[in-house]
Amino acid sequence: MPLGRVEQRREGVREEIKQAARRLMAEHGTAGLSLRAIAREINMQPSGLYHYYGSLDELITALIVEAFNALADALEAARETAAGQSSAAQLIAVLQAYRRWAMTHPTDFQLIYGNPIPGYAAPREITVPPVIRGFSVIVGLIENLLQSGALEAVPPYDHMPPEIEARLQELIERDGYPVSARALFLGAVGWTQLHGIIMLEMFNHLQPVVGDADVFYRAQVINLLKTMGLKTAV
Amino acid sequence: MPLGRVEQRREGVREEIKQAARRLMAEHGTAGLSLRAIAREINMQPSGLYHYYGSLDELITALIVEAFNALADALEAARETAAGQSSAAQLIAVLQAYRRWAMTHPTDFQLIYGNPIPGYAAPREITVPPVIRGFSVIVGLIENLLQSGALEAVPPYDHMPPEIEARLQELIERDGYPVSARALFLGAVGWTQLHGIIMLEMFNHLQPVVGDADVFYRAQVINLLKTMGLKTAV
DNA sequence: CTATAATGTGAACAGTGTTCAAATTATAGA
DNA sequence: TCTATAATTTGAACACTGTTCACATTATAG
Repeated sequence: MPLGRVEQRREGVREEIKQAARRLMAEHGTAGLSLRAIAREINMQPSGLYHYYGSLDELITALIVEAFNALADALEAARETAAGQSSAAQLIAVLQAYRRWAMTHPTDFQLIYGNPIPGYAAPREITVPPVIRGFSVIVGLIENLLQSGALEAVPPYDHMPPEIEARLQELIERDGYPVSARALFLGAVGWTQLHGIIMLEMFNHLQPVVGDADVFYRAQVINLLKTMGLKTAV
Repeated sequence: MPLGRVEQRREGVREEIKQAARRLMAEHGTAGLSLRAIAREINMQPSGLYHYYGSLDELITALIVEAFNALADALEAARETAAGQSSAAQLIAVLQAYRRWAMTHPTDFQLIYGNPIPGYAAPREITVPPVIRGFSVIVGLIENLLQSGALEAVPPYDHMPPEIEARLQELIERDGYPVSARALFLGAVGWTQLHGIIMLEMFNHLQPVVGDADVFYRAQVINLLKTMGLKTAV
């Protein structure tokens, strides 16, 4: 059903608020996210915002959901751009896009994966679905590689802990993911490995050690696929 | 040179302030770190604290340095406890201790590796040394494994990017680390991999996927060592 | 044209970090 | 022990923060 005039206008103001919030964050970091600053930005009294968001936390949650989806969009776009190439090349492109998005949208990434706002904890039931969406892009490509035989079972990733496998099977059945437990497992392994690099790079802990974080990341993406059993030279 | 009475007393108050800060953080998270709350806790006017720390940021920096050293202590303690066992067993114990410390000291860990305080960015020249200290424990054990031949060169970790190797060599010569570039590289690889798991677990992003994060972490520690070329069954 | 709902205002409250002059306390020297 | 000096502590003030509330304004629908 289409939105009426009032809902449309309301949605427009909500959008204006979010855009002002993103502008402030981009300029002053996640610290710049202040309800009063947003109100100033759009020439409104702070109290007026409460007609659109019940609290600052609610606004932050909205920003987080949008950021998650933007990240998922970036991953999907990377896959599409490399659509003509092999699944392995697509996966590499997607994993590169993951880091690239994080580095070009540091405040959004911190909003998502850090705990940048004091006293705020994102509600899981809201954040988990968009997490899964981005994760699915990676897992889907891994599933392709498994089915095409490009990714063969080699130690140590030819096995996974029984508890984890049971859990993943449960997840697949409950939410109807069109992938195998093995693909999910390898996805989780890759996701956590690369996430660590990005997190450490973002807060400047990695550079003092390895110097060029970009080179390190690229190398680890390749090493990751090799250890998982990717045969074709990349 | 021993501290005079006045310096001793001064240091005592500084310690009292830090302890109050830690107490508040443990109770209310990193958000609870408020200068005024600390002042209330120790029955002092907020302005009085400025005689001991130039600002809240300075206090936070002191807490971060202590946390880094506490983490390094925990890693060293884990190595000592496993001193009788093989270097591989010691390394596993240390890597387990890394996660254990993070989970038992979540606020300290977030203080270190997150960006939990709005507008605050830890000065690198102060934070890097204690980072290196903890890192050295891991790298030292890897060096032992390399020298004893327990860790043999297998693909893909028998090579590292030339840029990274050059940088690590430079680091070794400048700071006089008694380890090889290869040990440093493998250390960085392991560190980033496991750090990602811990970060995602800490903010509850991993559990919805793999369920039991403890089992996942243990498995990944083993897989890490295996992919790096550890021969002995663990 | 009017009743009603939505929207925006402005003041207030309790909290935050920080600065500053003044008052207090403790130390060191004669 | 008394005093001059330094260290410490106080309390008020300033500019912020999120949030609530009664009130005024505006727009919508009947």
